[in-house]
Amino acid sequence: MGLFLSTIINKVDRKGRVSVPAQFRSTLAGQSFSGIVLYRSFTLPCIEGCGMDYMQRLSDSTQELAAFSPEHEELSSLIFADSRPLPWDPEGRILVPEDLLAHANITETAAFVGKGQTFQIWEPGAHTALLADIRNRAQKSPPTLRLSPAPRPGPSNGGAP
Amino acid sequence: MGLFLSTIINKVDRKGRVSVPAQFRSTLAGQSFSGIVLYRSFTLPCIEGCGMDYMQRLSDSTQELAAFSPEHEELSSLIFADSRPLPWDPEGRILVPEDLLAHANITETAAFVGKGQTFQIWEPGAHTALLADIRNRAQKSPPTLRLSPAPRPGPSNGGAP
DNA sequence: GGATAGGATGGGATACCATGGGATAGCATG
DNA sequence: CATGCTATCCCATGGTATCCCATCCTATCC
Repeated sequence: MGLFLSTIINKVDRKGRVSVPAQFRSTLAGQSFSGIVLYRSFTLPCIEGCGMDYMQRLSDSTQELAAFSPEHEELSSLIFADSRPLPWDPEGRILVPEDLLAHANITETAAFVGKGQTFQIWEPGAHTALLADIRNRAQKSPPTLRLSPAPRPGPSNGGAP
Repeated sequence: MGLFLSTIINKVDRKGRVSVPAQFRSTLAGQSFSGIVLYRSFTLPCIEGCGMDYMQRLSDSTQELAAFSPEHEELSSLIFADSRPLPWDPEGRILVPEDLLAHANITETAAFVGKGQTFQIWEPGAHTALLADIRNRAQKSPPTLRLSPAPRPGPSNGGAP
């Protein structure tokens, strides 16, 4: 499965339609549902996005964990209640619901921001500001990124040629 | 199998009929029973809903777990006793029994709330209030949603053979 | 530099969905 | 057996989302 990478800014037309970046669409190619799933971020003025398979995984893990964590249960049901499956049209566009646009203060343009397994949709200005802020703080106290070990036992063509 | 996602608010007409959201209907497409199963929530002022297949699964797991968990046994028999299968009409509407509406304080409009494998039906105001509360708490203590690892193509599943 | 393909955008036409109300069939009751 | 009530079907309507087609832009290749 591919990853959502980079930031792409597209227009919101007067009907509320937005083109999902071709790059993102190809990341989701082959999934059962031809479209994306959107829900409002809990903590940020942006829209969270993912594919249906991701939602399915969320559902599966919820089933398992419900017994151990009521909060987890609560939280995931919040997501399910708030998330909209949005199929794209033949041109690769989706119709973004009004309240989602409002939550992220999106009017003219929308920034699709890759987050790896998922992505976010921002009002471009707001996202730029956030990035600048993060970058600023990172400069003062350099962060450390820790990778989990690569699950790569031999045979795959991972060796450097 | 599809998931129940998002929240859709529909009207209850003077005959007590409500349209089951087309989205939910298509989630249930292909099941033997053309309709939904409703029962009163034990803990909340809302109606629990699911497809007939889900009831079947509930029954199956009850058979298996009965020996280990008497509570599960009791709980599911409560559900079965209270459940009503409600077929939808050619337009996709169901006739919701009076006592269910009363239990959820539903009069004019009903909110169909996706919960993944199942869904709930709420009086829209009551549900909004509950969600706001959950969202509030989620905002204060940043939620950590932990997914079970993605079904990664390769050696990952099942540990080291 | 020019041609080309894929992607993004705009707008009109159409099908689908939620809703309302009348007509009809099924059921229980007296 | 008659009567009244309820549930189901059928048709009509308004609004919206979806499709389809045309245009434009940009990155790419020759």
